[in-house]
Amino acid sequence: MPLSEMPLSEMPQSGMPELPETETIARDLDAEVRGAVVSQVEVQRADVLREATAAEFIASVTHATITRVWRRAKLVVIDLLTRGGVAQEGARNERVQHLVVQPRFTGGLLIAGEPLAATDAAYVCMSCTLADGRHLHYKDVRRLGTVALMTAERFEAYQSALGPEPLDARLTDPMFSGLIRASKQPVKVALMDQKRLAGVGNIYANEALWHAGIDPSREARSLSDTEATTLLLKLREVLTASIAARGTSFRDYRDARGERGRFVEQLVAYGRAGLACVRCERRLVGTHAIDGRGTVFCATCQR
DNA sequence: AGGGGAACCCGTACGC
DNA sequence: TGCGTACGGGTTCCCC
Repeated sequence: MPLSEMPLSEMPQSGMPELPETETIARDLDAEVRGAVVSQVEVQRADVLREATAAEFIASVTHATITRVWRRAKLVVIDLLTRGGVAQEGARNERVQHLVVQPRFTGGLLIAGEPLAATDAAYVCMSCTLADGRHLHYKDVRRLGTVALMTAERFEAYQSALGPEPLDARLTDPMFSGLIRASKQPVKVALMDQKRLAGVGNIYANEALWHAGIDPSREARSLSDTEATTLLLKLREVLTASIAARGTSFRDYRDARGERGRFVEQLVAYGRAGLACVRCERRLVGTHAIDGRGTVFCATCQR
């Protein structure tokens, strides 16, 4: 099977795409479609669109060039060079726009060289036909995911309201300590606050707190500088390892080399309530009391 | 201001 | 067996 016929990303089996999964999707997509030209756009399910009507969306994206696909937070960002409205006196009037894809739970981007199987086709919300005949589809079973079309200015305003990237070297230990300790929320909630720090969701918050030996329910402002520094270090290790493993547990997921997201094998907390802590062998505690979400931690070695 | 709660959506699990 | 209903999940928006 040619690479172009393989799905690049599928739905997560549990949890949603967080930073490592979104990074994997964006890297794969960038390698496949950077430089491609969109020849036709179809909107099958307009309710996933944001910030533009279907007509505006089609008018802007048709004939656009995909210049880059990358990740910010849990978003796949598709940079477009579009024909911007009416050209003046024959002058070039190209402008940068962004397709901002938020897969949430069941959203996914697929590249396909052939018509989709009926089971996939039923859930396609938006399709771009590329000039070489391939299709870039956004598929979403539950349709809580979104596809927004933003001008460069709008995107800048939107993304600048998000917190820093945890893997960005410009985020220093003192900066992280300051932003996490400014919150009186439980530290797990503060870690997942996208305005404070971008890209961390339930899976990696649970994992990082276990590795750092910090009780998820503690007030974030109660952390010492040293604990905050340890937390950032462990968070970075977990995210980096997961990206290397191409993310956590995608159902039916296969990358271009036919491999699955393998980080599920390295999970020590998430999904392991009631099982033995791999550090102290006591039973891990599962609770929904902190933020209404599933939290798993070791009451013995997380303090 | 910042925090709480509803809305968004539908497959899955569960009750009768 | 079949139908109905509750639930989950992150983000946004509204309200207090």
